[in-house]
Amino acid sequence: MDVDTPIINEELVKKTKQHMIKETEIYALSDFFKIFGDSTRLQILRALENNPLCVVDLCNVIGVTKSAASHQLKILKANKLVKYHKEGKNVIYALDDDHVKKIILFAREHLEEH
Amino acid sequence: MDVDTPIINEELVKKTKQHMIKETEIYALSDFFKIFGDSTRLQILRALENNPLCVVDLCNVIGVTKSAASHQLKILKANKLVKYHKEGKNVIYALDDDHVKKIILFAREHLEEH
DNA sequence: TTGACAATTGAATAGTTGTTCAACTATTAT
DNA sequence: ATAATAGTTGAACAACTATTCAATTGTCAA
Repeated sequence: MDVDTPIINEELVKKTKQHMIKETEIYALSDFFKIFGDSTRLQILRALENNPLCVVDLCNVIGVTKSAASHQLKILKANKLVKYHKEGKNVIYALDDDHVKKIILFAREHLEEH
Repeated sequence: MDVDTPIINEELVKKTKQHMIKETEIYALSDFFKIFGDSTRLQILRALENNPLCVVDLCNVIGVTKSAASHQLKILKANKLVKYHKEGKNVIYALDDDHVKKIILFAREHLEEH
């Protein structure tokens, strides 16, 4: 990461730097987007937009193995995007946050606009 | 991708499947989010929120080499998130779309709400 | 036209990540 | 207790991706 670049517009660089956000927040933000950057996770979230579902039903809806789903659910859980509760043998997953719906909708609208 | 799972709630699975979006759109969506899922690209976009910048100044603002920046700018360009024009030796990059600002703001707000 | 600087590019490398596989835990019903 | 089913987990593997490095292109000034 050696910055091999002399500055061209000194003042503009200085001014822009002041508007930048902290590195830690940038990493938090990119980690957040990474979660949505996987089609399996996205499908899980989309499926749960309608109803809570147990793992096997979720697998049938989106067409992946239990193991694959479980691994991704763990990530979604860790990032507080889904919550869950047990019902006998089943674990029922649901969206943890309505914000998620909005984010996906927002991105879809952007893509529609070409 | 063998789905090793008998269905538990037949009707719920059926109903949920009807609400799912096409696979092609899911891939387009996850690809879109992937772009934001990298801290370098995110910093580039953040920097350009304020002013258009040439590559070397951009590098100084975010602290990366010209080569690294150029590679990522290519991706942002290909996805129509930045536009550019030449000024002599310099190439000036700018945001292509105000939507981008909103998406980042949206995610930041979500993260703030922890 | 030569030298200096801005920017891009392709190949190589290192790191990350998602799926698969097999083994394991937990719960229910017999 | 045992069998069957739901779900989780860790290791291994393959695929992907971001940065680095070196070489190259393009533009301007001397």
